[in-house]
Amino acid sequence: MRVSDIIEEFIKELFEDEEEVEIQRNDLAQKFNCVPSQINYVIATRFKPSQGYYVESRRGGGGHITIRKVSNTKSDYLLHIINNIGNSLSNSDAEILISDFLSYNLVNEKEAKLLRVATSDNVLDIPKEYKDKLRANILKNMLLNLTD
Amino acid sequence: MRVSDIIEEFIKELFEDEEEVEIQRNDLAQKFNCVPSQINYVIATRFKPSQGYYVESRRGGGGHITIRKVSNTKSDYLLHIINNIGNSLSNSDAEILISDFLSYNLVNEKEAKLLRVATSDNVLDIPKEYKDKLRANILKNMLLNLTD
DNA sequence: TAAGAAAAGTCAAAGAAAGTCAAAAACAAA
DNA sequence: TTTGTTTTTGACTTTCTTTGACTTTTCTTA
Repeated sequence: MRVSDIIEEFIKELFEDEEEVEIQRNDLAQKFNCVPSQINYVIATRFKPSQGYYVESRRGGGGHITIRKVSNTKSDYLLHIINNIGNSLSNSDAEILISDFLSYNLVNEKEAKLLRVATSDNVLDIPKEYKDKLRANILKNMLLNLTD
Repeated sequence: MRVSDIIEEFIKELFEDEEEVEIQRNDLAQKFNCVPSQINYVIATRFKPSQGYYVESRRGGGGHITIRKVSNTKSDYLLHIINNIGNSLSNSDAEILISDFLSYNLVNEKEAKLLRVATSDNVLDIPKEYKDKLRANILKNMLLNLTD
């Protein structure tokens, strides 16, 4: 069995009843006798939004990596959407999606507004080759965080 | 947990209902077993104007540091923050801001989460020369939509 | 009023994490 | 066996925190 799989499994066990898990990259690497960047690899490949995980981290002294599991109690639908967004999304497609959410009552007005703002073409003021990819990423991650 | 975080928390507790707090650098440093200049570090990173605080101090015998919270009404506070964000914002500054909003009840848990996600370094997966500028833009625009 | 003591301020170096990226290795499929 | 994909590795980078030596300002007191 690959080291990456073992690490993946280990992290998943940490979730037990927790829905949030905090690890330290160097500690884990040491524990599994691998280079620290392998932890990044595991996270990048096994704890993606499309797998229902949300990751944040902090460098420097006392730094750490936090992985949150999205409870899928509420919405399989949302997860389904997330899985179908792919890695690029146009402004108008995003708008359509968001108004669908609203009409299905998956989000309230205010949340919908926030989604719209954070994915809007005007706000995403970066070169267009990055836009649609970024928009997809933002929307997926935000949705992930609405599912509970 | 980092010493800096503990000190930050301690100072924030001092605010209770007060809108102004006075500390003595050396005393605090002693209390938390750190060098005095760490207090400056905490203040510089966690009590900036852009975070809604205003700091004055006095050296010499009986010297002290006064931290004032510039909070009026909720939407004034938000507007103040928005105006002070500037056009570039680091991930950690954003996080600090957002947790402040939460603790002042300017946003609820869910909204805070959305703000955090939409501004997080991991989600903003674009070349770093665009990141901080984009983050500032996203956050300001989202906040603008929370002011009513 | 001058000297010394009692604060706070500054700044850069060292330390402690995590992140990136591409090369090498291992594995799988054709 | 060749080709493509996934995993492993490591050198280098970036971010954040801690520390300490030195400076500046203000107060006290002889």
